[in-house]
Amino acid sequence: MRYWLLKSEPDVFSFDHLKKRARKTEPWNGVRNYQARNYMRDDMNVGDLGLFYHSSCAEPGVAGVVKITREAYPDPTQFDPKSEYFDKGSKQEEPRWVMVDVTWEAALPNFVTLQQLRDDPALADLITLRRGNRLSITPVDEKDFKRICKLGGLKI
DNA sequence: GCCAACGTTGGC
DNA sequence: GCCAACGTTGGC
Repeated sequence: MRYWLLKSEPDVFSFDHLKKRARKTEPWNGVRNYQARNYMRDDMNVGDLGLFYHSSCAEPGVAGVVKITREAYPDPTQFDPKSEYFDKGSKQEEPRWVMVDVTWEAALPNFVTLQQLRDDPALADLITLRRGNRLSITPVDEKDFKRICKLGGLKI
C-alpha cells in the first residue's frame, strides 16, 4: 500500500469535479511524462491512496484524498488526433502512455494550502515542495500523507 | 505575464 | 553521446 500526490489544474479538473462524476471515478488521462508514467505503470496498485493537489491556480494546495481503483491501462487519448494529448509516435500494439482510475475518497475539511505545506517542518521531505519540481505524480511517505490529512482535519 | 527550472528534441 | 534550443510547468 503506497501513497501518492496527484496534481491537477482545478480550472481543468478539480477535486469537486471528481466528486460529481458517475461513481466518483475518473481515468487519470493525459500524463505525458515518463517518470510519472512509470510510477503509474510500475508502482501504483489498486487501493493506494492519493492526495489531490490543485496546481497552477489562485490557491494551490491539497483538496482531498482519492483511491486508486484500477491499475494502469492504455490511455486512449494518445491515439485520438483530436485530443490535445495525441501522440503520433505511439503505436496501438505498443502504447506509450497509460492511466489509472481514481475515485473520490474523502475531502479535507480544511483545504491545506501550499504555504501551509511549506511552513510545516515535518514535511521537509515532500517531493512536491522541492525546488523546480514539476512531476505531476509523486510518491508520498506514509507519515507525510497522514500529516497532511491531519493538517486538513481529516481522520484517516 | 514573468521567469526559474526542468524535460525533450534533434543536429552534429 | 553531447548540448543548445525549445517547450512546459507552476508559483508568484
